Parts: sequence; structure tokens; C-alpha cells
Amino acid sequence: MPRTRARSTTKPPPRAEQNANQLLAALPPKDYARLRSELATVPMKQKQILWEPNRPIEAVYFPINAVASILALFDGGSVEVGTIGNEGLVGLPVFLGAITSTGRAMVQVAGEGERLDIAVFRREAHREGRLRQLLERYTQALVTQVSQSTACNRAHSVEQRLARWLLIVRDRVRRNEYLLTHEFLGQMLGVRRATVSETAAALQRVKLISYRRGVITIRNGPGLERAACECYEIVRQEFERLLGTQSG
Amino acid sequence: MPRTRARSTTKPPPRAEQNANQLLAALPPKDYARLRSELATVPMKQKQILWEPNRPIEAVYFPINAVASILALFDGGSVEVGTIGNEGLVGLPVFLGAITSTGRAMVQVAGEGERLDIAVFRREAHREGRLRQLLERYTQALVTQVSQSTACNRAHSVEQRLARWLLIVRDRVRRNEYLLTHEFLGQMLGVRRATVSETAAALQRVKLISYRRGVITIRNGPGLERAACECYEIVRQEFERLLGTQSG
DNA sequence: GGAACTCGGTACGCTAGCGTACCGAAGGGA
DNA sequence: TCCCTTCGGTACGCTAGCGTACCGAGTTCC
Repeated sequence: MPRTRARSTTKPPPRAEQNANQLLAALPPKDYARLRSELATVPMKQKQILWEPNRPIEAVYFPINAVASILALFDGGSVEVGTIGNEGLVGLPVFLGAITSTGRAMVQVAGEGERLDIAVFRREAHREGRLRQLLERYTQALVTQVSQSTACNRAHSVEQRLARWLLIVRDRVRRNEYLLTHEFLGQMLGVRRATVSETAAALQRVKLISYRRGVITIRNGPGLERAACECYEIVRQEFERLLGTQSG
Repeated sequence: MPRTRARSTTKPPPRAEQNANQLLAALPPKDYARLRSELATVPMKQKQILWEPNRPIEAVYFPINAVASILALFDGGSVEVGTIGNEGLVGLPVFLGAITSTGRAMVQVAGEGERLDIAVFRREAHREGRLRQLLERYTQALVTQVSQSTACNRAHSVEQRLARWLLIVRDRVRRNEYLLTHEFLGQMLGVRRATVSETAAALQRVKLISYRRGVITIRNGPGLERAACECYEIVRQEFERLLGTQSG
């Protein structure tokens, strides 16, 4: 069932403009033209679920200024395993021939994204061309991110991981200030809310960040990078190498 | 530079035979025929490095009865993020358009594998066909494994993770006994050797496993599955669903 | 203006796993 | 046969982060 869901705004000028999804922006005009009318610019609200474990994925999303998370589940809980912003796409399982995923995809930081029905996406992604090449490389980049997070969860302190996480999100929203509660952060990092509060307080004390009721502000980016583990830099460089993107 | 490296044994009868790599076994005869003469059956020795971080990957390996690991690095150490046996392929980064990877690939359990030069692999993998479809699905399966490991490392005890790991390897070597020292296990799980010894002793006490100087034997598979976290079962099912494979 | 809720600060006792270190037993090589 | 190396058992003190819980301040809604 292609050609679904009408666009909720009229299409903006296509290409690499400031606030566009980078995968879409990198497409040759001809390829983009085929997609254009099928894309729907939609709001992505915080905590919105993009797909649930083992349920059919209905659409893929190219975030513009929103950030989404892929979560892995266990017992009652969940932990974030991957973070997706305007450098990428929420929906790789579809690209890789799956209909469902064992994880959950959820919007982390509100914003907008381009929604694309999976039927169209499949058709375009299987065509030999730039989109496919980009998706392959993006897959490799995301695998790197997830892999590094596996090691990171094993090896690094909450303080390092929190710092890393704040930077990852910053790179994706391209702002130093965004909305996130400690509770939410705890769920992402897989730690108690109380641990986040203590750790965030420590980062605030040394003026790397500041925050008030759900608003996090990065005060000293380079300092925060020093407080983070090398996982941040390793993954950032790999994204850059693979995609020429500024996001880590 | 296709058509490199001579085969070190003469090719065995192609298809789905007992001890073949399952990806290769699933290829239609025509596709397999094109690969056949390029595959070299090679020994894979324990601790052999298949690729190093940020160095060109030279060949991909389809394990037959060996098991390999993908490791993510940090500071001085490393942790396993993915385990690959005869259900898969060591070399997905190449499939995904990368020349290098940030991780390391190492042989875990000795055995044999089919080695394929990357030039040939790239050519075949980019052809529209069964191989490509299999590789896409295998990529999705491996992403699931890595993702679940991220959560697992955050949420589960060493005892649960050790049990899970032993089962994962068992499924891939398709034997209940294999060679692994506590030291090695510790490196895979990202814990101290001493912790492995204590944990393994606990599993031995309740007769789920037994071991002596580097040889691990699973005595009670179903019991060990109960001792493992659900991560094992979640991933196993996903492999089966995506690939119809018996490996978790 | 007050009630109800959300968010963050903080505290207390607990424990899994760490770093380190030492020892004996098994196995391999000459 | 003996030596040397590898492997596993065990112990001690340490600490990061957990579970739980309570409190006050900011927000939102009526």
C-alpha cells in the first residue's frame, strides 16, 4: 500500500538546507524527487513510540531536529542501545529485510521528522543507488555505536556515560539546551533516577552543565568531552568517516 | 584483485551438508557455484586475529565449526559484543561498505572456516540475489544480538551472562564440550578471571556444567538455559525467525 | 489561590564485583 | 624426570551503584 498518509505540511525546498535530514539531503536530486511527494513532515513528540517490540513497523522516520532512541528490553526494564538524530533514520530493520524488531523505538527529544511509509521505503531502498549506499554506511555506523555502547556499559562509570550521552544528544539536536528529566535519563542509561541526580549534580558543580526542572544546558562542551569516555570520540569519528556527518 | 589465495583443501560437496556454513548452504546452486572456487577452507586457530581496529579488512570468513568474536575496545581492555559461528559471517563491515571497523575480530573456539577475499565478496554481495538477502537478514540478526548484549551488560548478573554465553557458544559449535579458559571467558564477559572462576564454580556445584583446565562441558542444557537471562532466548528466537537457523 | 502532580536532593544500609595477590595442581617440553 | 608455564581456587578490603524512601520546590490545572 504505497502512497499513503498525506503530508502534513507542504514540502520545503529539498536539498542540503540547514534543517534537513542529512541522509535525505545527500541524495541526488533525481532520487530525492521520487521520494519527495511521499514524505510527510510530522511532529515527533517526546515519549512517542515509533515501534513496539515484535509488532509490524509501519513507517520509517528521518528525523530533522528530533532525536529518537532504540531500546532493548529485559524483564521489566529497558536500556537505550542506539540514538538517532538528523544524521540517520529510524527504521533500519526494514532496510534489512525485517518486519519487526525485538526492541522499541521512542522519541527522546521532541522535534520534527520526515515520515515515510515502509512500502515506498522498501522500494526505494532496494533500488541500486545512492540511498542504498547511504543506508548501508549508516547501518555500519549505527552498529559501531551500539557495539561501543556494549563495551561502554561494561567498562565506564555513570559519570562518563552520562557525559557521553549528553554530547551525543547535543550533536543530534545541534543545540546546547534541550528538555530531559533525570528520570528519563536514568531510563536511557539504565541507572536509578537518584544516581542521575547525583551524577548530574557533580557535573553541574564543575560547571560543565547546568539544569533546572527538565532543561539540560551544556555549559562547557570541550570540558564535557573530557569528562566523557573515549567511546564518544570513537563513535563520532566513525560517523564522520562513514557519512561525513557532524554527529557522534 | 579477485581470484586470490588458493584454496588450502579441495572443495567439499557444496550444499547444506551437516558441517557447512549455513549462509553458504542456503545459496542456490548457481550462486554457490560462482563462489565455490574462490572459497578457501582454512583452519581458524584460537586467538587468531581476523582483523584489527582501523586496519583494512582483507578477507571475510564463513565459519564451519569455529566461533569468532567481535570485540569493542576501550582504554586498555576489550569486551565481546557479538559472537559468530556457522550461522553467519565474519565481515559484515565489508558488506556495509566499510573498509575498516573500530573493533577487533578474533577466533574464540578453534575450527575451520571458509575464507573469501573481499574483492570477490563485494562483487557477489552487491549482486541482487539470495546472498544479499541472506546477508541483510543476518545483519539484522547480529544487530539484535549486539543490542541485547548492551542491555544484558547493564542489567544482568555475571552468573546469568556466563550461562548465556556458554549457551551461545554451544549453539555455534554444536557440541557440549569445548576449550575455553576462565581467563579467556573473563575477557569476553568483561569481568575478572577470578569472578569467572567463582561463578563457574557455582554453576558446577549445581551440576549445570563441569570443567577442568580449559575444557568446559555443559552437563544440563535446559538447566543452564534457566540460569541464563532471557537475552539468550530473545536473540535465539530472532535468529531463528530471520534465518531459520538453530543458533542463538 | 489551593490542590495535585512532577521533578530533583539526599540519606541509609546493602551487595556484586573489583584489584590484587598468593598458592597449588595440571600439563608440556627437554 | 624435572622444570616451567598455565590454569584455577581462594581471600581481603574496597567502592560504585542499588533499592527504597522521604522531602521540598516548581508547575499545572481548576
